[in-house]
Amino acid sequence: MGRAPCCDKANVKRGPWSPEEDAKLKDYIEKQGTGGNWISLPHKAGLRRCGKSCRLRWLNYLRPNIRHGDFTEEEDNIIYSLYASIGSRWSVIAAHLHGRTDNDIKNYWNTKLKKKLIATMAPPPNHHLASATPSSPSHYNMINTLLPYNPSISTNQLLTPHQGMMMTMMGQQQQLLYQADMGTLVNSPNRNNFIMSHQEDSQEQSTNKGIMLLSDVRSGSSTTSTVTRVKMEHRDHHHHEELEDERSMSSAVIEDYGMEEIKQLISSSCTSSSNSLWFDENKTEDKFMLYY
DNA sequence: AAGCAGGGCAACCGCGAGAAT
DNA sequence: TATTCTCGCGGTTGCCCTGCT
Repeated sequence: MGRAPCCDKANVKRGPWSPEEDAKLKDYIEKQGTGGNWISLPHKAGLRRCGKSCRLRWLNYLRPNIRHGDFTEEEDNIIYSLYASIGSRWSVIAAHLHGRTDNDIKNYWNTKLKKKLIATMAPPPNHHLASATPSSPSHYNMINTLLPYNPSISTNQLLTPHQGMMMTMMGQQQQLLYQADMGTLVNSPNRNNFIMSHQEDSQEQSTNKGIMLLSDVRSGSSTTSTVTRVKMEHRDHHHHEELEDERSMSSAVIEDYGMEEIKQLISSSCTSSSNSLWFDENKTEDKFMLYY
């Protein structure tokens, strides 16, 4: 048998709140408080509403010092940064933004910020499949704001999928090794590259490796991103290329990963649960590394 | 002017965690 | 210790508004 419902759904009102209901709830809570029991509150307050509905209405709209709309750029950056580090934990993010509710931030992210982020990564109209220039000069400024180089990041530091996502978008001169399955990050400040790896399980690391190159070339105010698959070893071992020196990857042959695919990966990451990895954990095809 | 599509957002749903019994 | 109850959260739904055809 399932859990008993928190209220009699047949006898509670649903849908938008009327000004009268708002006034009743606000008045009751300001005078009596919640009493630590939302379930019984609507009855005491004379409302035909579910306790959960009352709680939501109070927390999101009626409690004092709530702010709606007009997110500032600073708030945007905070959201980006926190999302990159902790994922879709909206209540935690809301705690960092005075007067904002988790619901507001969630809606803002889903309807605007996510699109804005994707847009900043959009290639120019004439972009080549495997070579692109960021469409906005602010692209790297924004990303750099999110995750500035941190020399304290050291070998084996855990990295969330979202951090992996953000790191991938960074155009900074640094090297990071991210093993998606192990959550391991290796950061070598004396190198100029960024390596991102994904292996389904550590036992097969030695036989199932693929490497994808993602390199940036800065020239004056512009930056060119290049995505290159430099090494791919299929499960059936039909392909096998050895890589003698990581540095040689920069001259590898450009293959078939374009910015569109990268964007799709990021996009799917944004819509998946916070616990899922940036790359499909269950996929059975190629495994790869990103080299930045 | 009417119909349609898409976006924005308020509200609901269902689950997990922790407290209470 | 097991069961029940409540809270809080993230994901999803559905309504309303606006702009386009």
